[in-house]
Amino acid sequence: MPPRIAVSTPIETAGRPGGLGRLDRKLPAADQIYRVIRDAIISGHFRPREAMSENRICGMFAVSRSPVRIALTRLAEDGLIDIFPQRGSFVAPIKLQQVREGHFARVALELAVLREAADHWSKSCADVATEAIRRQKRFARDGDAWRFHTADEQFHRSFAVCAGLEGVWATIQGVKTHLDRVRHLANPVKGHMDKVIAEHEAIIAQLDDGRPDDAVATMRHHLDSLHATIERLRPLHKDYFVEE
Amino acid sequence: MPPRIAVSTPIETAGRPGGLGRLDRKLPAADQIYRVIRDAIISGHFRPREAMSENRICGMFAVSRSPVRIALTRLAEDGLIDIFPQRGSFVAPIKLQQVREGHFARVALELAVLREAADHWSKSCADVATEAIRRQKRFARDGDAWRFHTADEQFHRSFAVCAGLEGVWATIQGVKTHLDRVRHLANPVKGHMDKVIAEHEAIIAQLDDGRPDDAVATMRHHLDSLHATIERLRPLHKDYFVEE
DNA sequence: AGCCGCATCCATGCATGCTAGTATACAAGA
DNA sequence: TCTTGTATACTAGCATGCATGGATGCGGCT
Repeated sequence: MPPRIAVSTPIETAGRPGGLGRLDRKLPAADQIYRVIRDAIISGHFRPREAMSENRICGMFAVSRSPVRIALTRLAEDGLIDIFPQRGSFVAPIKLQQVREGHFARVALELAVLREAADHWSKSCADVATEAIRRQKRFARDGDAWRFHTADEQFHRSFAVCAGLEGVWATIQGVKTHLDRVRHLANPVKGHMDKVIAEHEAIIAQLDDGRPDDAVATMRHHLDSLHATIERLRPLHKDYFVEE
Repeated sequence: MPPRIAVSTPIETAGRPGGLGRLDRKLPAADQIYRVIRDAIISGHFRPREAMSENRICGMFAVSRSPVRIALTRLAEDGLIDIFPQRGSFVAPIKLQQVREGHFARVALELAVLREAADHWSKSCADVATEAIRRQKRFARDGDAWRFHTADEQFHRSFAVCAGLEGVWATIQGVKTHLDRVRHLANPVKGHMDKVIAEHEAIIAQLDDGRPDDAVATMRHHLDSLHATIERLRPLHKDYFVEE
């Protein structure tokens, strides 16, 4: 019997938040609350500086404050919630310094992982990544930004899995949290989605061709261009950001 | 007034655990408990598979279960505690896969940070790092392995600070947690400490000389040799490890 | 009008009681 | 002897009550 594991990993559940849904009373409530709120903040359903008092969340899920406190503490650790003792808890504004550092760490980790994956590249690796791209195409057609995002994560994650470094993916997901928050401020722009898909396909093609250095270069460009998109977006939502 | 921040960062408090000490009742108990137990597990004061039930910890600190639960949940997220619902919580065995992946991520991040630090290198950066080395020499003389470890962290952290990427240091510290656990299984070997110090000094000298590529190469060697030490240690404590 | 003090509300932090599920020891029966 | 049923002790998860302290609004005072 494995220990109960406190995942911060996948999503896909709850689709677009809005239900914030009932909980599965067979599973620990704290974990479920943590993931649902995390997704809701990243996706923009809860906006920066919005009050997230314990009692409010209790009402959302019809539970007591105990599991809510656990979830809030973890969210504070992730930098998604600011807890002011005796005053309240609020969705954290997006800290530009965290975005910058998250981008830095993400690039360092993803490029290293990709290099490693290239050494283990195989058809099954390619299949997993290609399937993710297929899903991205579908969700891009549907204009479903959230599912597009989950498929994007599946694509990037596939390299870690291929390299036998799935745990590193959890780290990557942690550091890119704040990037994702900014990204979701953008309305789904179909052209942007298509560009992402094209770059993904290029990376796979280069790996299939046995040109790992090219794949790494493309990936670097891919990640940097996302960051550029972010910088372009920022002035449109000034009140959501703080310098540090 | 800043939000209460859930640090997992520095240590230095509590010296070698043993006191597990009184808590500062002015600060949140959960954070203090988290840090003390975290250090105690990493330093080997609590051994793998040791029972860490909530009530036991309550007794250690003379607090109720509420803050203890918060701390335990966070430790479980770090992979330091395994929680088995309705059965108990135990110090996690060292998972070799996590050690491997932690090493991988650490190297990727530290080398990237070092490259960045080299671009911002200045006398004040060198001073901070040199001061850390000075402390390492003192603690090596005293055979104080724990403080030597904290000074080691100060040294590596100084590059992140110099590069303006202090947040990345928190990530690095997170991924190297499991490496540190293994390292502390070794009895303090003076020769090993001296080797670490020599490599640290070499890195600083290479940065001072404006040879960043050499510094990065030395750092890579430095980190890899630590990992080799770990591999050598492992068979001596077989019962502390699990494959995954 | 402007300022100060107090009462009140509301927030988080902590303590505690209750529930449900697991491991274990032991006794009864085959 | 071995198996099985049961009572018990202990666990974590959850609900709830109390303590503490900041924020706010109002009334009285200057």
